[in-house]
Amino acid sequence: MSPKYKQVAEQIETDIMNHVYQHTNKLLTEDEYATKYGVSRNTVRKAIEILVNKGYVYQVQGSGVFVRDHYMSDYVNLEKLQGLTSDFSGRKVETRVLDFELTTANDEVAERMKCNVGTPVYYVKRLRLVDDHPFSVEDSYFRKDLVVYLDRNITEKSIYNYFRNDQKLAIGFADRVIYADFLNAADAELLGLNENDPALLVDNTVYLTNGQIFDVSRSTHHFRHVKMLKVSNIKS
Amino acid sequence: MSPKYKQVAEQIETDIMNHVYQHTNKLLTEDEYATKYGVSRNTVRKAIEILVNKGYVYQVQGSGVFVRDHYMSDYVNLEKLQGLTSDFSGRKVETRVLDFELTTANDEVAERMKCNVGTPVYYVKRLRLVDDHPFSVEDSYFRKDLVVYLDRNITEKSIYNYFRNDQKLAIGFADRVIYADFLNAADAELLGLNENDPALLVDNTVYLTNGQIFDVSRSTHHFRHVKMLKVSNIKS
DNA sequence: AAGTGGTCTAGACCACCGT
DNA sequence: CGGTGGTCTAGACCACTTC
Repeated sequence: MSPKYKQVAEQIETDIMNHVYQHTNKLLTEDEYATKYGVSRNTVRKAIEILVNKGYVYQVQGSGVFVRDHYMSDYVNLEKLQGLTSDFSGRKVETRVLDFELTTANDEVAERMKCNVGTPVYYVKRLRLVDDHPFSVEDSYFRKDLVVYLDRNITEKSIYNYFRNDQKLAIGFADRVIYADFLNAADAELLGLNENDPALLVDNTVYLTNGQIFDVSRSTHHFRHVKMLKVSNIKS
Repeated sequence: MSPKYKQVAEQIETDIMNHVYQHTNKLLTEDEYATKYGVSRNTVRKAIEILVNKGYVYQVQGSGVFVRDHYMSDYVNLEKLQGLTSDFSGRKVETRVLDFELTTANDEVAERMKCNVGTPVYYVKRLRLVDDHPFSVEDSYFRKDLVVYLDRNITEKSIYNYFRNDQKLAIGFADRVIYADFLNAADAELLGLNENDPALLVDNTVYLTNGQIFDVSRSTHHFRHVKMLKVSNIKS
């Protein structure tokens, strides 16, 4: 059972997507939502906070909550942790598994995972495509002792849905380091680009709720097809 | 007067920076902070939420709040909107104004600012350096009618502190689009790189609290010296 | 079972926007 | 001035971790 504030957030988000507030661009007041959904005002505020963080609405004290123009659909939204399918819903998202093996952590992986060299890890290399355009090449390592089981079939689909729903893994938080570098020959080939073209790289470190690292990955993105979006408030 | 939850957050942040919790990596409990600072538990929770979003701590239900390893000091933290000085506190941050003029919005700027072509804007081109290394080249436009006044001297320092503190501008939120591309010859020269090297670009759009765009900028970052960090929770 | 964070409520009062 | 979001409180109960 998902908490009330999430349910309310989803309801309001659906309304926004269905252009319910198109005339004025203004949402209902917090009190109105509280009455409508039979919850307290604080619960409504937590729900709206989620939508603010996603970049869907903005709040003006004394005035109301307003829908933002969301030209956002072509970007990877850095607020949403889920992955491509949710960023590009309604578009064709494809995954090709290029390599899958059970191996052990080398120096670099052990360093990134803060584990010992030789720790058993699953290694997965995948090519992601959106609307038939190469999108990114992704090298991932998962700690075998923490994820219990993984196979090639699972990696064809959403690995994270499997971890969350089937393995009941308690995924907590993630760091992403974003930078640019030269594209190497192998990735250039896969992305349909040239060696030494620019590449947009993301080094991802994923933690369980208890702070243990169970997954590190590096994604090399097609510099023409991929842009990332970060929305910020001043309050932070 | 800053709200209580911010003050509490700052206090706890100072404690973290001073290694007060180093032995166990564990913060006090929420109830303990509530007693210590004479506030309600919800206020403590809002304070801790800020620290979570900054990536300083993580929460484990039933267990406590724990300090994260913060190797984060070499990155531009995408959570913090303030700018280089706060990301690289303790390091030498320098700004060289390369160009400053009062002009009017051309097609591209008008499009990005969602204003009419010909709207008066300040244009500023700046080179940023950290520890004497070229860091980024930044092209900014500010709507003259919204920022009232700007001059070259102000742009040498923190433009945003001036807007916030002196002009009392109500800055609300910002979008940043992050991508990679080839470095052009002019920026390569300024950054001490070669033409067609990779570049890490950020297109920034800044809004007042009422939703009006008053600043757009494009930063071209040195791909060897700049990495950006985004920390995420699952809750979003 | 005890400790600790997560959700939720009802209500008070303040700060800001618009008329 | 009334309307609306922003801050804050005190307290209840739940969910999870730890012993």
